[in-house]
Amino acid sequence: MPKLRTARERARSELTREIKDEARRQLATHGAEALSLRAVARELGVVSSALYRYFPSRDDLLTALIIDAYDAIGQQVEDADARRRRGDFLGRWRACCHAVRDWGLAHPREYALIYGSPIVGYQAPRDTVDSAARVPRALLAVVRDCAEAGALEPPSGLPRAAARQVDQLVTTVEDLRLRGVPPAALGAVLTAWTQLYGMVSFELFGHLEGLFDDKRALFEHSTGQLAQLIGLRPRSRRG
Amino acid sequence: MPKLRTARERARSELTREIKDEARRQLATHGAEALSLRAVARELGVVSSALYRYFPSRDDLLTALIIDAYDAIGQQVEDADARRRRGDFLGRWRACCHAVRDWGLAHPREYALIYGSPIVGYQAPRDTVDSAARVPRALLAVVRDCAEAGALEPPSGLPRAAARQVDQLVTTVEDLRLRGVPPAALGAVLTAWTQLYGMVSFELFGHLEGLFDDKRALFEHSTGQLAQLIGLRPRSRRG
DNA sequence: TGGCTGTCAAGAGCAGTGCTCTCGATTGTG
DNA sequence: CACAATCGAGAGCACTGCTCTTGACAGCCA
Repeated sequence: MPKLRTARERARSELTREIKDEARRQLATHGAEALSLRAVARELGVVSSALYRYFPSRDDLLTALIIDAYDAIGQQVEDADARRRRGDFLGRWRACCHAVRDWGLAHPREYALIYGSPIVGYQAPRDTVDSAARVPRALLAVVRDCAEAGALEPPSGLPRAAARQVDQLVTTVEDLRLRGVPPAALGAVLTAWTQLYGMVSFELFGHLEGLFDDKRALFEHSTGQLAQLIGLRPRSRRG
Repeated sequence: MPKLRTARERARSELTREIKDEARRQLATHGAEALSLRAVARELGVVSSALYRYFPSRDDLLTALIIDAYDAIGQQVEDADARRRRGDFLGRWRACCHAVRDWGLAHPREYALIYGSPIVGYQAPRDTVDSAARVPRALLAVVRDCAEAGALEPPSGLPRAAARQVDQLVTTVEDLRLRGVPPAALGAVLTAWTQLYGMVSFELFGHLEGLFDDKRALFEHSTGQLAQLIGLRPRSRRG
């Protein structure tokens, strides 16, 4: 990756970043569907057609924001994981779960952009999948480390039809360079990730409105149950 | 509810329905954000400003579609439930879960409208909550019937902080005229409903793309696990 | 240094949008 | 019958994404 050389290249990458920053600001305040290229250009003191030099269409700008959002939440989860002692599997698991929720609460529009209704004419480019996989990969890494330390007590086996589907997952996970997770635990992690997504989305999308006042306490309880489901035991070794 | 009397009232309610039908058609094919009042009017052979006699704004039309969607999926779940023998609690539970998924697969855009990203400037009117509650209420009814038949083996107690939140739920559920569900089971139903939502949304929103080929088998397995979590036992009595 | 080429922002313009307002025509009611 | 309410049509406003052309500038080769 060469340094930025010419003044042109430098200006280009800088303006690209500024466009994304302003777009992200508008996304955060007005929502994705209200994101207007003209408004972004106006705010940047530039004419709207100029933006098309940097992003071929509004969808491409949104795609860039989507990738950034996936990377942001992925980074937050990875950081929360890394702050824990490597052998504290239960603590790492809880930290990852809370990182997902906390990021969602802090960036609800961006969360909705990546985990809410898919955009209609929009087919996720290959670029997004790597970034999108960071959160589930972080969750899997905790379980793999736990399994490698011999502290995992995976749930009992699956019925045949479900087991075949999980087997299919195994090959994908191996692509993620995350061998070492027992297949039975893999199914449990899938359940847990689904549950985690469901809880945060329910809360952020307003489906729990007026039902609870301390949603964090409920979330905290659920993360513990999920750890139990997967078979993460609080026992820890030196990391 | 008086019969439609004058020709004007009759024409009004008919055109209102036609507008919603055409809007729903466009919603299904082009998605919510592409729903255009002008396009609806064009298709109905009427000028766009005429629609404002029936719906004050685009958001109001969308609200009507949201309520209809909540009622449609609620009705589908209630019907699936009613087709089972009253004492077949496990069968009723599975039927309800599959009804949610099947309706979502058949109406992905409408599903996204009610369960996906919330619309930005949009505050759900009170009218929607009754319709939105039909699905969870149907799930709860199965559990209540099971409990009343003495066939429920609810999970063990919750930690204090979580229990207090579930207690808060109890009053809401009593408003739904669904007394008789043990609080511990209530928490489990909340978890199950969240998980159900997470699974269907993951699938419909494309987050499982390329990971499984038989998503139904996995779903089937999960619904059984959820029934187990709640404490629904296959034992049945005459209904 | 001179000139060519590719890149840039600006501006006009097109087709579309939600929404408002006015204006006749039609309908229901006192 | 006459008045009032309601209706659809149409023009118009401000906005959108996007395209095309134009003229200015920077980078590169001779």
